[in-house]
Amino acid sequence: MARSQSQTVSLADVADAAGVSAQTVSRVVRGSDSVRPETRDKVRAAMDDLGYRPSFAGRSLKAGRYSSIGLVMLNITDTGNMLRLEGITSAAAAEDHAITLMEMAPGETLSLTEASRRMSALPVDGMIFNLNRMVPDFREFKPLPGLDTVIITMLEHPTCSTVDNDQMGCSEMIVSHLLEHGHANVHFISGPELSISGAQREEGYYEALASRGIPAPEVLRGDWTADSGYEAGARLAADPTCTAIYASNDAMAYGVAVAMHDAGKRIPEDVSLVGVDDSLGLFVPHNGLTTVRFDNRQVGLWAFRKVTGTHDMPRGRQHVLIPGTLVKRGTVAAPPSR
Amino acid sequence: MARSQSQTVSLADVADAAGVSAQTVSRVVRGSDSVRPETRDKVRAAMDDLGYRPSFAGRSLKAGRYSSIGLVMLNITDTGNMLRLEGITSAAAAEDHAITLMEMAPGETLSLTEASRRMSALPVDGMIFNLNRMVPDFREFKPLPGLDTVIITMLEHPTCSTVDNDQMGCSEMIVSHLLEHGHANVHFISGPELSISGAQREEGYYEALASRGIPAPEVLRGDWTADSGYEAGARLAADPTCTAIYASNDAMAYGVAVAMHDAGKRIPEDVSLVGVDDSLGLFVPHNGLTTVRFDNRQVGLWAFRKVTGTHDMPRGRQHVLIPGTLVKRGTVAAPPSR
DNA sequence: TCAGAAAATGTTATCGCTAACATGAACATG
DNA sequence: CATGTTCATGTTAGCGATAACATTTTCTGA
Repeated sequence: MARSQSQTVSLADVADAAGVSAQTVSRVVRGSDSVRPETRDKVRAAMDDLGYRPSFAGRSLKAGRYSSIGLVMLNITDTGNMLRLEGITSAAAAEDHAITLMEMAPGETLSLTEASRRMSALPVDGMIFNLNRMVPDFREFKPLPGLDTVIITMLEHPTCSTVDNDQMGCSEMIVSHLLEHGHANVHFISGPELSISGAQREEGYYEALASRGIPAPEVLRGDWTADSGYEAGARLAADPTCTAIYASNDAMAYGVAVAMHDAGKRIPEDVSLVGVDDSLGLFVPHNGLTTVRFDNRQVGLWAFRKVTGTHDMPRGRQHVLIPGTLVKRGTVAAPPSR
Repeated sequence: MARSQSQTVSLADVADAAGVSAQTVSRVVRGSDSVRPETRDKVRAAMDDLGYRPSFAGRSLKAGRYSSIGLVMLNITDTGNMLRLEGITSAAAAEDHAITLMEMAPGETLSLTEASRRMSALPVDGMIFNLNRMVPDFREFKPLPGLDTVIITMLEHPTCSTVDNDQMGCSEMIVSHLLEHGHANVHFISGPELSISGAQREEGYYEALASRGIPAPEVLRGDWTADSGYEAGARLAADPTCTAIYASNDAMAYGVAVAMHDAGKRIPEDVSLVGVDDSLGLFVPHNGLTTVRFDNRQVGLWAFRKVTGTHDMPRGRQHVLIPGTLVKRGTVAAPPSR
């Protein structure tokens, strides 16, 4: 006999229907043990009958908390972002928190200050910024008081905790892996200039070579696409000194592989190749692409735990880099003997 | 001289500081024009000084709305889901709405009723379910009164509006395209059995052939992965009657292409191949894979507009299928002449 | 200059919920 | 049977913002 009720039903309505006070209904809703079972059943019946649902606004106005974390993303369409998002949402689900998502439209001027101001008008106890592009006010940005803020970025921030994949370490792993196989040098294909992660991979690459006293060959600029990798690969195929290639993502590595194939060069017999992301299912030469896999889920998880202070997270500001894993497959071998 | 203020600052605090009433502050916040400029400036100064931020709870308690839509996803890690998510968030940003995201953990029993109950305790005016798996209570599910609900799914629902990609139409396009090139028949590689979209593509495939009186050859069962595509491709390469293959996603089509290459068959000279998703950047034979691209952003956009009733959406329940686009590239040609 | 209109600002009540306290009922103890 | 103790339930107030109404101030025009 549930009445169809278009208006919202409040605690008071249920209280009236059940012949008790609103407070008692509230106790039933929250599962307090100091309610007589028969009263509880009566109240429950009234709730079902009226279709009562607790009001988020009323509850959180009283509580002063929202149990929700705001997430600002610059753009979503990217595997890494997606995994971070999943890390955050699953951590949130585990802690009984909701996620309020806001996208900074690509057209807008990207500003942390502005994003933070807008997010602060939403029901959030803290916020996470997922930055994958440079924003002009990164260093100047000050988090709003009372709203803990974690930024997912490789760069350290003066006041906010930060977390991201360890891009420098990734380059070190790759360069080291290739050199250990006997290559004299490693050629690098970069990402687009504005990408922070690309810039860090590049910096790590230079540093890895420099720390070993190896002069870095000219870097080829790509834009993450397989096409740009193909182009770079075609140029490297013509360079007889090039025996090892570090493409800064898998899509470009794929392009390199196709270019090498077209140029009649074999992988890994003639050229060793490493990518980054572990985003390719099947790879042209069957043995699969050697690559670095990042734990983006872990990045999201860490950001969530830090911003909520769960899991005994240390209090103060932290800068954490989550290391990736070198996945050794079939595209790295010793250089051809001259 | 901004004071560092750890407590939250309310309208009343600002009112005290500015020497006006709370109502006047409220008017300034909402940009009412009936405030004298000098009063407005005084209030603004006090707001800045105290670091005032409007309370979402207070505002929405009074307003009775949240200007936020709940989104339930079963899993996020999938390109299509991601694009739908982006469609939803960008539509939401345009309408000044927030998105409250909830993930149904994979381990849980998936139930629309349960998800809807949990979501209803969050600050949402309506909700969107993004279903990409079967849920047990799909037909029985009744949306909560007052909370408009849209389900992203191919299946029609008795009470909720639904929207998704037109999978049947996709199969019709592909089969028709292949037959027009003179192929006598089309072989199909399916997705995993539990996938709704896979089932619909398969049904559309059968229907497209049946409507033309062509008997369908045995269907090969895949699981979306390139590896399963490779396996199916290897079997089809051994079948001399097979000249046209419809792989129900691009990854499997990729696997087919590699298998064909390994078996010494050329694409499209010996075998024509079509995939679905347009998810591959570069394709082995340079000319690129002919495929169908779905407009998942549009699906998300529609769901949002429908649930909020913006953009003159018709009132009642609707079931909308957004058509995909056949992207003609280089993997379809006439069958080899015997 | 002053009534009357218009503009600016203040007061009250309320949205739904719950902490803190108050009350009343049932029960135990001497 | 009086008294204290526990348990169940009710009452009050207030979280922050704002619509509706009330009041004060300012402006207009004869």
